[in-house]
Amino acid sequence: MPSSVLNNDHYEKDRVALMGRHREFDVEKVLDAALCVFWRKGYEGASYSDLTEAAGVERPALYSAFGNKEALFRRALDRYYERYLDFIPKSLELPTARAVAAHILYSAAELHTRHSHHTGCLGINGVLAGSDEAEPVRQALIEARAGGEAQLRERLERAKAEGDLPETAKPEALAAFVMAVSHGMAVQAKAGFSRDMLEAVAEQALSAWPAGSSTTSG
Amino acid sequence: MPSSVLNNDHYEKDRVALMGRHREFDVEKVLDAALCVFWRKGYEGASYSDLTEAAGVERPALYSAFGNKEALFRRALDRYYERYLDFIPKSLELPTARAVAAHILYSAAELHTRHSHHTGCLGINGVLAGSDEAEPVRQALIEARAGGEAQLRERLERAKAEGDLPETAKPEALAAFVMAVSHGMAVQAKAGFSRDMLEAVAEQALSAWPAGSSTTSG
DNA sequence: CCGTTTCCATAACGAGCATTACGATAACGC
DNA sequence: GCGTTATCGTAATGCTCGTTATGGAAACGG
Repeated sequence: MPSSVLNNDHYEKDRVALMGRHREFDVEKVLDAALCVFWRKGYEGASYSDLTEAAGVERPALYSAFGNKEALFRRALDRYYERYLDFIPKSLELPTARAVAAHILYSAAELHTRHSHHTGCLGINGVLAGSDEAEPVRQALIEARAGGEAQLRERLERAKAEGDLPETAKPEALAAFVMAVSHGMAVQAKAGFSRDMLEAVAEQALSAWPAGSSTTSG
Repeated sequence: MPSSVLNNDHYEKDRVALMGRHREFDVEKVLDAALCVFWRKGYEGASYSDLTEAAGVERPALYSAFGNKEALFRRALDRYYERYLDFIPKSLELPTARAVAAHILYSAAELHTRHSHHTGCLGINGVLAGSDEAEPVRQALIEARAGGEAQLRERLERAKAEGDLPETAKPEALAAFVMAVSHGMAVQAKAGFSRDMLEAVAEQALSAWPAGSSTTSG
């Protein structure tokens, strides 16, 4: 849920200008290009030259449209959650906790290997480590990550209340576990793992899923 | 197994000089300081100023002792595997596959939260993403990571042959799963997770461990 | 005690970084 | 069509990066 931590100062510039010369490039397409560069190289690893080259737009155009590098990254991160990590909120609507976990893990396996030129997860690649100047960005990624995990935990608490998970189940630990496996797969995808291999990891992770009172096993 | 991919050009300089002025700093201590900086900031996130400040040594001294930043990082990575990731080869000597996996996961949970100022795993933090110039370092980390996983896979293949894992077990997938959970915990440690939380993740990961023919459950 | 060798510290190197003046250009309201 | 306004491309800003040239200081061999 990164939008809550975003600096919105430059969002207003997306409106169509009523006067003066019109913007000649498509902001959405530029954002997509930036997203790919950040996905591949992380926040600090992506230079403005990388970004302008990928976007096909000169440097001042990017600044006028998004503010600065950090704001551009936050826009890209928002877009990433909306357009690529949308399987998380969708999965939460599935009927059983196990189905939720399975959908998250298999979707992650697919996403992390979908594009050969930017594997893994933008949120993980972004800034696990970096210079001190990138600390605000790192915090934004941490908060976004925590938001997704919190949603999953709440869903699993509901499942426990519904008898879909046993009384002994610990929703917080289960949610952390699912996210840990997902993050681990993101790292492995960066190391070149195939989708099949990641799906085998997901399968193993699911093989221990606790059964609810009304669940039929098999 | 990073030593196989290391550039050894500067190792020889560690010998005590027989002539000329003696080195005034302790190479081991400088290496430890560099290791901590890289652990915290990653490869590209750590600047030479960071390194010299942490080591208490001037820039040319680091260059004369280690060559350049990449060589220094590789030395630090070697040291990391020797002094911090030694629980992996040690765990492989445990009697059962489950004990191996448990030891790896709980050791990882401890290591990733041991130092509050550099959490997670140096191998993961190092360079998941970064500029193109860091590609050789990224490859070195990928190879080192793969080496550890390969060792675990071989150990699990042995366990399968010994009946310690069922015939249906897939050692490659199991090894990837254990490493994925470990990597995921490293990411979560970077996000501020406590050791207790990571141990809960490890426990969940182990709850599905396949039983061998001679294993008594419970 | 001199010559050689090696290390130390200061300070500089060129390159790349994120960011921005600047003047020209284009689209609107009136 | 003229003034206003916003974007355009070019080129420069100051800063930090990794790396190294330079000269003095220290430890050895003979």
